Amino acid sequence: METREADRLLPRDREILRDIIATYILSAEPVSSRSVAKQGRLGLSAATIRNVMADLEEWGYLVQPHTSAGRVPTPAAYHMFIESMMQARKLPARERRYIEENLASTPADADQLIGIASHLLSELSQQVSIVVAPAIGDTVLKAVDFLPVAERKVLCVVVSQEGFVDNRVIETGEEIPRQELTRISNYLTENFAGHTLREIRDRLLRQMTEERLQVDSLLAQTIELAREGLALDSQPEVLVDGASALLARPELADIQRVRRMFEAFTDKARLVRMLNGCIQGGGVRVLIGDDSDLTSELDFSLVASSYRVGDQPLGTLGIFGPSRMEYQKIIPLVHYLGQALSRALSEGFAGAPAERWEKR
Amino acid sequence: METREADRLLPRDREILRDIIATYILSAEPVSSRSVAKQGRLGLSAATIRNVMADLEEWGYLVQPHTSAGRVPTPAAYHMFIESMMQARKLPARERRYIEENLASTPADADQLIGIASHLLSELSQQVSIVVAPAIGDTVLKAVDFLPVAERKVLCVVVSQEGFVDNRVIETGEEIPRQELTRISNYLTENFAGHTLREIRDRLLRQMTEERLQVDSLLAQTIELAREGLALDSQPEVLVDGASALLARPELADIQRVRRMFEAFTDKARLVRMLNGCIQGGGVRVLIGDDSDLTSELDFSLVASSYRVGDQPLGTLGIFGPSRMEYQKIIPLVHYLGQALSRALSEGFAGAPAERWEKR
DNA sequence: GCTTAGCACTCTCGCGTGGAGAGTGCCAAC
DNA sequence: GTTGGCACTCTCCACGCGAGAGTGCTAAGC
Repeated sequence: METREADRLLPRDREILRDIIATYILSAEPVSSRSVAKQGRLGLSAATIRNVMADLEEWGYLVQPHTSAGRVPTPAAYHMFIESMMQARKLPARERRYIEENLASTPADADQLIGIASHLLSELSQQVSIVVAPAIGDTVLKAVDFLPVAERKVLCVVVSQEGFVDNRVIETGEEIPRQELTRISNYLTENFAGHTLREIRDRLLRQMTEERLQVDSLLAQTIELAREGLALDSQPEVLVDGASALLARPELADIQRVRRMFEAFTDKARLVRMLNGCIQGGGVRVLIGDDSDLTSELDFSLVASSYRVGDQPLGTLGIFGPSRMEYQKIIPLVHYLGQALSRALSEGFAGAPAERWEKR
Repeated sequence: METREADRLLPRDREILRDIIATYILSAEPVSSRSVAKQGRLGLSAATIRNVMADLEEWGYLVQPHTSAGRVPTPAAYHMFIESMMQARKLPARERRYIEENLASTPADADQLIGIASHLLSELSQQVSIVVAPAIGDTVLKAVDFLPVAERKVLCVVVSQEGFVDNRVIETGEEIPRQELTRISNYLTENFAGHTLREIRDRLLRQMTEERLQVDSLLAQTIELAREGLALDSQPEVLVDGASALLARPELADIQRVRRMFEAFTDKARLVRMLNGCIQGGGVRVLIGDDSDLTSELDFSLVASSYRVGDQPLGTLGIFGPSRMEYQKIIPLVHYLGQALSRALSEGFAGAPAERWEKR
């Protein structure tokens, strides 16, 4: 079974393959030569189509579940379909408007925004949506605040340029009076706003070693609080939405599969790995079948894109569903929502973004 | 079919019913007279047991899926089992320790604590856990802080006595300088800490109308910010965990049921209604079968308890699963976790709780 | 009078069978 | 190169049958 390149296929073969895939996507059932012929788009008889289908099977684009069943597209067929056989429809104006309206229902913080995006994605696609929130280290600091909540416990609130808010409670060695906390908050905000938390942490570490000997107590406290308060969480948050809609699909008639799917969703780390592995460049990426362990295991596909503020990619968002999904709709949807979310985050708390350090 | 009161049953009948329920809980299969006889606990023959079983069926404690199948307990039987036939085992020391260790891994904020509790519940029970977070109006204010994040946008951070942290971005009519925000934060914290947000809101509303005419601009701003920042969200948050473990159970071999279950989980409002309806008194409550639409629809049960700080109930937590669950284990688990969570929240940010207003 | 052994009866479940239907592959004719 | 025809294959479903499980009833025993 050697797969032929797309340009090796005759135009007629391509047309037939296209029809088969389109039909299968809608019906979820093996496509017969007769049903393709009956569509009448090509004016060919079932017998001719059968011949072509036999070729397409030999070349690796179709498989038969069993002799005397129709044929089903392989991942290779889907790939070709997406690359060169389908014209991506523009997202209908109604859906765009719906998305814009929902994302614009600010003033919300960015976490809410991400939740809304996730929900929109699953609602409009009727599939499972997955959204990975930004790793906190990649966000750009807007403001820090420390707030005493109990004896020797301080709540640290970090607000990012993009609108993410992160709270954490830290324990301090000694009681720090409220006034001093305010001074520290101001100092950090003034000196570090406009930089990513990762940069800030690196810079603080450097300062600490350089100035180890001549630090006064206030600066020491500042560094200590900042180090704990701005610590980078390892695990980014992952939102999964719309799983129940998926249960209606015929490919999930088998409980065992449903179960594996849910177990996969529980393993957030794996999801993150899969999505991040998928996204490097700018556009929408599609993973089908054996491209990844998770999709091949379930015969599922992943359509994913990143969202970003400026040139900084923050996180990824995508749709996970049976391989036979309506790529013509899903791809534009993911694309549009990626851009819309990027835009919403850029506008979010914006004001002009503070200029950044010169690179060194 | 008139149900007999528990005390109308002969001791022997009760023993047999008890055995049947216990067996069914473990096996998930209709229990035959023979299998009860074979346990030999009562020294009776299968025929005798059969006679008793026929009576128990007549009284509404058992049903047959079909003639010539064994018998299955009804909700009435479970109720009786729980009330007077089962001795609730004390939760094993290992599990207690496990719970304590996990809840003690502070300093975390209370939201994290609730998440941990939810996870513990599902992990230890291998069932679905449901935890309803406190309605924000019921929490007691510890501190408020306002923090400018963009032009005319202010982040309001509310910290409750129990350790819940709530952020929301509010839009202000005019730009408010940072210094003034700090003054307002301090004023509100000093004057209102120790009261529930609901009380505070009511008091502010009263003040607003009383003093409408003589407010200076700072006070007006304060009231405005507080009103928005301390607004009571209508929908409390609901955490659902452990659904995938449930998929392994034989009662969910049918996809349609799984689907209905997941749809039920998505309808948070309904869950909240069910749980809150269930909890008024202090202890653990059990809902079986037709006690509620949701449990009867799926033939499921709910074991729930409330958690509280002092005398104030904050939220509920519970386990949702097939009616044939191991109540001997589940009930002590829910009970213990309710208390443990209450304790953890009380200790959380504590310090001595501020004394409260005299009631009026 | 309660208990029990025995037995007939009922219902499910698993299995094999067989026919209908769908779809293919191939061949011969156009 | 295309097409109609036909034999062949495979699934699916309905049916029937026998095995097994469990009951209800009856008659005998303690």
